[in-house]
Amino acid sequence: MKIATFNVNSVKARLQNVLNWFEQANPDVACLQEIKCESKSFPSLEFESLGYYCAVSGQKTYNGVALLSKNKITDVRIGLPGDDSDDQARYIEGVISTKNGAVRVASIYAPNGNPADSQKFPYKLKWMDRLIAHTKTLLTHEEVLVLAGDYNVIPTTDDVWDATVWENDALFKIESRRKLRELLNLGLTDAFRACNAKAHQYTFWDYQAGAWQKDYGIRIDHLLLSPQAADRLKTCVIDKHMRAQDKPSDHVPIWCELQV
DNA sequence: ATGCCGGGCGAAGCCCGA
Repeated sequence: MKIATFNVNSVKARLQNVLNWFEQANPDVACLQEIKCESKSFPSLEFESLGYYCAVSGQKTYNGVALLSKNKITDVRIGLPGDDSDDQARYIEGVISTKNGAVRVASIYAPNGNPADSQKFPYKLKWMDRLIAHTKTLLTHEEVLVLAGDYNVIPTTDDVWDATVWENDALFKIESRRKLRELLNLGLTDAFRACNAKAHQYTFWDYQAGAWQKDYGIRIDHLLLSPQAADRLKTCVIDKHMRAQDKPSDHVPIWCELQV
């Protein structure tokens, strides 16, 4: 089973690009982030015509996540528990049933947190705390679980083109990295790092200042696996070529293959 | 350079992202 995550930076502005990628990559499950539209205006018909069921948590203008699957999606959860006042569409989770068993998959768009001296940074850290708490609950089920998405956290100095440039950025500040470590330390496996030791492999390149041309990237899109999922991990690949296309997202897809 | 690019909104220029 091929499970992918892709921050599309507007599903409407990116529709043809994203549909082309679906046809080429042919994922069984895809997690989308930053769809930037309300659920009712998500282009479900276009994805359904490619053979996908859609579960969507959208909102106007910002954020928005979706879960697409060739198999039916059940037990859909929208939003993380722990703060009823949080109205940002950043989390959707569902169960995909196959002939060989069920997989629980979450599509995650963690807060950016910049500027780091604003209220956005504590919101980011608290949101990560809620993700950690919810993950603890999910792990008690001992399922094949994949938490996929844009975490907006650079794990280590190996995952950024120049750590000194990013040291005070919310994506790399030690508080943010500690939250990601705390999540991983629950027993999750970073699928990409389990398959690839090579440093400086990125999933995001800024639109500005020729970042793509200079390979000034960061690795912030991650597939985190429960032990039951990690045992089935075959490979994990970044679809870097997508960044070189016309009208690209600033993120590229990353996917893993599980023996399911 | 607290910018540079690009999307949403809405019809100019600001907000936001990373």
